Amino acid sequence: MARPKAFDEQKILNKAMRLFWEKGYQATSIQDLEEHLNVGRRSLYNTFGSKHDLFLTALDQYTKTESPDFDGSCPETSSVDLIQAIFEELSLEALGDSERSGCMMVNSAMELAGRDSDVTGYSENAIKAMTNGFYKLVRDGQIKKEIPIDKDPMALAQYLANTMLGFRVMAKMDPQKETFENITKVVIQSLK
Amino acid sequence: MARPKAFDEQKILNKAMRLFWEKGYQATSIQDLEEHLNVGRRSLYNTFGSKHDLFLTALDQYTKTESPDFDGSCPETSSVDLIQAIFEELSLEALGDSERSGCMMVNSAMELAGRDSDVTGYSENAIKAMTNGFYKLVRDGQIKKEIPIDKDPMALAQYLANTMLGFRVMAKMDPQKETFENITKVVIQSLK
DNA sequence: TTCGTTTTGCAACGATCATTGCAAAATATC
DNA sequence: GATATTTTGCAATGATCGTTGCAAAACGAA
Repeated sequence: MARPKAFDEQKILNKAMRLFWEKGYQATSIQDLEEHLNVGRRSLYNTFGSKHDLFLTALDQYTKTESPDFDGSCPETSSVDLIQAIFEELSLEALGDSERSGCMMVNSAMELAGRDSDVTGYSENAIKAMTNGFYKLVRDGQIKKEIPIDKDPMALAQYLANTMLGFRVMAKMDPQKETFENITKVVIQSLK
Repeated sequence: MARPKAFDEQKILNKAMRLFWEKGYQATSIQDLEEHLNVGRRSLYNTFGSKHDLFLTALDQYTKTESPDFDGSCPETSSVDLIQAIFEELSLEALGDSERSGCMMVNSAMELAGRDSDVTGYSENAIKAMTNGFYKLVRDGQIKKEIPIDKDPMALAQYLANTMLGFRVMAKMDPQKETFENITKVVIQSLK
């Protein structure tokens, strides 16, 4: 019916996500996007609306594709080992992240939560999802008798979520292998 | 010898600190500063140099005046109680912070660490200072036999610092009294 | 090929950014 | 009161911000 787009919308969205992830919302200009995505600004506006819209779409894409998954829970695997694997994965991410990009959701929350209602909403949902993921793992661990049944699973879930957020800050402030390992050891020990 | 300044330099610096603290570096414009500090921009530049200089001076001021103190360690007080008091204080700060300002050092690190070498340096120092503060408390707790002597005090210190960073993110993302209380309970329990 | 529709490139928009030149105002010292 | 020195207010700088109007280009459908 008409002239087709000269770019892959999904690919461009992913590249935009990467850029916002690395630099943050305010520090990423339309010109930055134009250059790194190889797409004219007019096409960006045509396709994604405003800069703010594009950012929210990118943040949405992030939560859908880049959030750590809490799945993998099956009858024969240890839940505590799974939790430990999550923190080890976080550590590896942080150490391999030469740009210190960290976590886009936490970055966005730190930059905009409280002043941008959309981002504030996303943040609260992210906390809920994260806590919920840990909750399931903790409950699973209690059922498997790896984690004492008398401990409050919701408290433990919030505690683990908080630890994860700490990791995300450490990734920005001073990412050190030994630090991550030490913390992980203490946290895992505290579950037993 | 000459015309005196019409403002109190320290007071103005404090006000600038508050503004950067609330809004972040990039989101705070010279015009914002002019208006909130009631000082002409020309005087700001005369006194503090550039915006970036002013920000660094403000950040320095923050670490000197607003950093949580780890003192208070005396022979008859419990170290673990002191640690618990620190987290309870953090919780109170977060809950009473209607603007969700959080911690200026963590905010600055999240916004600029990795791209601003000055801020990167400040961040690493802050982590060191924080960890060192907790380390002393932990060692003290071990001497007083409140904390098992076989635990690695540096690991515990890093673990507590990480928890503190998590609190700072929670303060932005979803500050809830119950959450802070639950986490504190688990953390304190894990020391014993 | 022609028509209808959408995308694209170009150039500009007004707004705001951090920074500064300059001259008038203000004060301490003489 | 005169002079030297600093601060202040004003206005402007060039740069960059996000956004958009417009016409040409590109394609599917007829």
